Amino acid sequence: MTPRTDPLTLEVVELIGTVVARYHEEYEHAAAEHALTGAQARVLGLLAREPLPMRRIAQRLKCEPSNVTGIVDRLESRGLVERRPDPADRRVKLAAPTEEGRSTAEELRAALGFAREPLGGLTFAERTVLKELLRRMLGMDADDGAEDTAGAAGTDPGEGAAPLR
Amino acid sequence: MTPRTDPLTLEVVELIGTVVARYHEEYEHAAAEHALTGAQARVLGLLAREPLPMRRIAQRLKCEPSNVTGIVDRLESRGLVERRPDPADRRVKLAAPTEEGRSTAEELRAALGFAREPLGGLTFAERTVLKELLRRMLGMDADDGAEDTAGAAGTDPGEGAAPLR
DNA sequence: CTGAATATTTCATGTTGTCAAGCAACCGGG
DNA sequence: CCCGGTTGCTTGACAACATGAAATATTCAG
Repeated sequence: MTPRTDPLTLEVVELIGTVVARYHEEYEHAAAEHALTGAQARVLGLLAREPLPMRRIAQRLKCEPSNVTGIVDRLESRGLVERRPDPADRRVKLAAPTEEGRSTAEELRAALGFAREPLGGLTFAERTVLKELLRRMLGMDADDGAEDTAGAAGTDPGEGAAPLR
Repeated sequence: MTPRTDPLTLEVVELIGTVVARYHEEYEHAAAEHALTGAQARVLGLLAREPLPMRRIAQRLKCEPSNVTGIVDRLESRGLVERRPDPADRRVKLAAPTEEGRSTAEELRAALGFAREPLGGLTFAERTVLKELLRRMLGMDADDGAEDTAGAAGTDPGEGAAPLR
């Protein structure tokens, strides 16, 4: 059923591997610019959206909670994050970004040029197609609506939407 | 200039992040099945294609050579890899998979279902489109990818299939 | 109240990563 | 030939990340 040896499929798989590698590089580099490790940047990014209990962070990172303790410790010792008690459950500690942590997270997000940068080379229609293909690859079946084109790759100008680069 | 706020672009960026996360999960899981870490699996995968000097491995992994020493040490102690002298240069040690290492690498490659599995849901035409979009995203403008070994531009070939990290 | 389950931390241990220092081997002049 | 500079690999010290087991505090169900 699955075309394992299909050269086209293999090439796509290879390309995805390259995308993954590139993504990592960018991520680590952006983190390093702020003297953060990849893991620290990831946690800070999570908390910037919303404060979280330690165990939730562990779930997001897919690691043991005991690991998160250390990562948050380091962020806290730099004043980027603080632990607060959860009023609803005294066992729980909520990790939340400080003001400095929030701005660092924002700069970090902004620096994450990958995929935004090269995406500029694609037209609006192409980006739409890419979005759909990725969604299907990930098993998110196209449901959310706002569906128009799909399929029309060649028809150039997405102009109005976002020219860029 | 860059449409940072363009919702379509942001969604694609988000999707790519998800793809990266999924890829990692699959990779680590497949490695763990063989009691290997991600880094070990990556190195073994590299060597399965072709024995390499330590420094080349470091370049592919984008890390310091001293790090590679440890990783290869662990692979060697499990009998998956061996160090051989390079007849052309006695400073160099070539890391090469043993027979067992080769078969482990093969099983590992076969287990890497991600992106092949879900790609089955895409038609041939869709996969072709996806391939092209990814290539352009990566800045490989539509020439063929047949550059492989052949020490391309002197110092930093970097290209190819170096997944992760 | 008692006992099971949950949330976090601490400790021991192993892997990955960096950097600096060291050794062996190659190389290009003199 | 020898000599200094460079290259390839390893070693050592150290930090971060990751797991697992045990300890503590709190919640919750009976």
